[in-house]
Amino acid sequence: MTDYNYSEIEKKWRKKWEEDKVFEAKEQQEGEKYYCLVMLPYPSGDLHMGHVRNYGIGDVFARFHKMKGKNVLHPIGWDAFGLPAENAAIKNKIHPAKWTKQNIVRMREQLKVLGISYDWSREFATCNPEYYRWNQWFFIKMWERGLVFRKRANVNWCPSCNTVLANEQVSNGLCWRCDSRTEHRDLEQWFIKITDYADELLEKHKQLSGWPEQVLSMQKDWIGKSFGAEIEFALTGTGEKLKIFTTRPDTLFGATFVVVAPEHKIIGEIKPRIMNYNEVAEYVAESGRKSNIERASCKEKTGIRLEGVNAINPVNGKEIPIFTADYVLTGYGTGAIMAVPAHDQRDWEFAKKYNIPIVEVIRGNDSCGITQSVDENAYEDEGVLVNSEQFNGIKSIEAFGVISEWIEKQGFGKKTINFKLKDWLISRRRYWGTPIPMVHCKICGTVPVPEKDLPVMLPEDVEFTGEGESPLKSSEAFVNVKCPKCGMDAERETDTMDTFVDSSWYYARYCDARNSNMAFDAVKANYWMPVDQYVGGIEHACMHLIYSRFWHKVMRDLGIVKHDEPFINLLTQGMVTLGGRVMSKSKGNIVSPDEIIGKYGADTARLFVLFASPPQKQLDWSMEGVEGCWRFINRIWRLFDVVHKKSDIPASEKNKNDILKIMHQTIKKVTIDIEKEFQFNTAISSIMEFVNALYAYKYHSNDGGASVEAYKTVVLLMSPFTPHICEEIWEMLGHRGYISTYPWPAFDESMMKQSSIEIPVQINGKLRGKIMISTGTDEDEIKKIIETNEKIAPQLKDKKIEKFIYVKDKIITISVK
RNA sequence: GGGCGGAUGGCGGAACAGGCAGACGCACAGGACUUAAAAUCCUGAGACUCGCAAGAGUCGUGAGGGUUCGAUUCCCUCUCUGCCCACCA
Repeated sequence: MTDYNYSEIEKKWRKKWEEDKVFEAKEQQEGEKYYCLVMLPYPSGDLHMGHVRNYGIGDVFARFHKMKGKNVLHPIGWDAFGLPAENAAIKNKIHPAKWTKQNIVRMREQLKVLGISYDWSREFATCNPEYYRWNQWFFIKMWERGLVFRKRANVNWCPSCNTVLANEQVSNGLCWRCDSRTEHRDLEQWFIKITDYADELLEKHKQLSGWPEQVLSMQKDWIGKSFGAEIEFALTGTGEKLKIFTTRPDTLFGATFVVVAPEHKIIGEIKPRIMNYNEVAEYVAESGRKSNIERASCKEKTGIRLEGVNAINPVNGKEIPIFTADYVLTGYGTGAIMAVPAHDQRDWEFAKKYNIPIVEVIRGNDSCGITQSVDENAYEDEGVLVNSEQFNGIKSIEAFGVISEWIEKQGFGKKTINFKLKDWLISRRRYWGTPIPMVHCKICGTVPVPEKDLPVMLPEDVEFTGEGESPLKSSEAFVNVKCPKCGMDAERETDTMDTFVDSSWYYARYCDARNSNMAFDAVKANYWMPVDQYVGGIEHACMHLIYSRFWHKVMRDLGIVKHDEPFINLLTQGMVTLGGRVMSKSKGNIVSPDEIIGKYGADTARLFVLFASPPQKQLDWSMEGVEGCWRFINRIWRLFDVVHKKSDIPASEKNKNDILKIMHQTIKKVTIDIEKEFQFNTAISSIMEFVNALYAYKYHSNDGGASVEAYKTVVLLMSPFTPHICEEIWEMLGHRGYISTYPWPAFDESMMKQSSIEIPVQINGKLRGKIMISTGTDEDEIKKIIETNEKIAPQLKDKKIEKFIYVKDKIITISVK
């Protein structure tokens, strides 16, 4: 037999798969549909190990289900818009389109070398007008439905990327991409009203039982639904109303001051009556200069009283001071709170600092039954109302409802629900994105581009300086248009869309990727959708995975998809690290897939990333581990000779049956591990055990083909992991068709039954011996065996047996005295 | 501060509706093959103690308690650690 020439074998089978269109998906095919989706890559330039892992995992699902007889859709494409292309343009004077295209060409080659079972006929890049025109179309549809709006807003601005960032793109006050400190700016921005779907996004978590708990909980946090009340406090003097939001209406009688965010408009409105306005204005300006991170990281809360104006607590008519402080956020609730220092730690600290009275209104006990005082700290738990007039004695948990309703009846407030989720800021002052299809007309206002004029093409004649205004402003031909409504001179919108728009519906486009008349055909989309298995990184838990769930619901409401949720099952794979640290260019610890594939072949590279760690966990790269996988693949290769070698020693019935038994056990284990457990590492180790058993089984001259049958099974079981070599061996075994389309082996429980087994015997909890028994032996029989067992019996001599526990075919436990 | 995970040999990791801890792989050691090495095939191995040896015993899943005939698995307390969210009223 020849040596294992991975390079030739892999090339050969990739070519054949492509020529015979083995993985092209068709709607009319038989079998239940199975849509396997991997998060589409950003064409950054090079494939990295994270990609190999992500796509290797996806390929196991796709190939396994194909062999299981499902009609599989396994597409790939490119998330091709984005900042790096534009940064490259600025830095290297290369057009973003060209840079992106080059990268796609290179990465496509790298990806193809991995032999993933993609349907390449559906490939697309989101930067092509054939794709992004539908972004524009969706945008207009949302505009028509009132889901798109424009407002002046205080936005996150990254001075380094020179662009606006969504809230989700700022982490700890730093830009998600370049880690620069972000600032605040007031700009006219486009938003999508994702908040209209906040409730449903939370509610429909119920349908996502196939998602990791962790992701659901992160999303729940992100959406941040909380119940409370809005209450109006009148101001002294003119009696204006200040609306506050609280989640603790039960503590209303304990409100001893009111705090408004520094950005709150009331400050401007009552300016003439604020006696210390200059100082207040200074505080407001100072807060504005601070980033969110600085505000949040302040150990001690700061604020300033608005002298000369007080608020009136509507329940008791008491006048209480008004402060502005930057621990109150302008973007949440109403941007104003009633402060209850006795029962909120932040308010408590603030009250102590500024010498404001602390009034206890909830009295509760701790776990030891000791009544909690509010002298040392705020008491934030449940209790019974005190100092609350007619509500005294009511449990705080009930008072929430009682007081809310009373407030409503009295007409100075109402129950409300608040979300942390904010509307999605989608405009970017950048070039390399989808142009927002809007025209600003002096007469007609903001007018959408008519559908027939889509796509609004990105202009070519744009300079990339990386500074100042939106790059699209520099193209006169782009900017100057006629108003679609009145025909007069007008200006085009020059902002482009956030690239998360692109990835919010790409999965639906794959269902009908070449359609030039619509985003996709609803019938085709409804055939393939929803995605049966989605695979990607956990870092997308809150951004991409919320946006696309939202987008899908909008598409449903537009009547073009029928399901509520786009992704039924989600697998979030762990990171690939080296020495425990994330592989990155800046740290210089990259292991290139090219290098590994060149040295060992794609099958080895794939096997390693699947074997070294369970898919969800972090995977630490190890060259030695790769060697081990390489050895195992070679071992499978050589097994061909081993099982075909003639031997003079006849196979015994027992040996033969043992091999068949292990074979069926292995099929079962691998099937369950892939299908239900997502544990590819243990699936592979059980195949290794099977292979080891076959090596140990040397008597096969007359075993009726059992060893060859077993070998065939090894290859079938390995084929989702290492498809190239398996196709080659499959051919060597005399098969004509592809192993990739051959039915997955079935297992037979009756073949696994063992006639006799060895079970442990414990005495007083310690292992004292083992006995061979026939399966299904009953307890009386077992006792007899124990009594005569030369090893166990002496240990029981002269002892009183207190308990005799026999778990059938598992264990014997005896407790003695 | 809040939420969710995790902690098992020299290493990656198995085993949990409570039932032989350490599967499989790596690294390591020994043997076979070879002039030799590599490769390959086979064998061994948690730690400690006793024994020339076959073997015997004790301890062992982050720490300490508990439930149980029996706990890596369940409960309580604690330590460390990862990720996510973080002044959300």
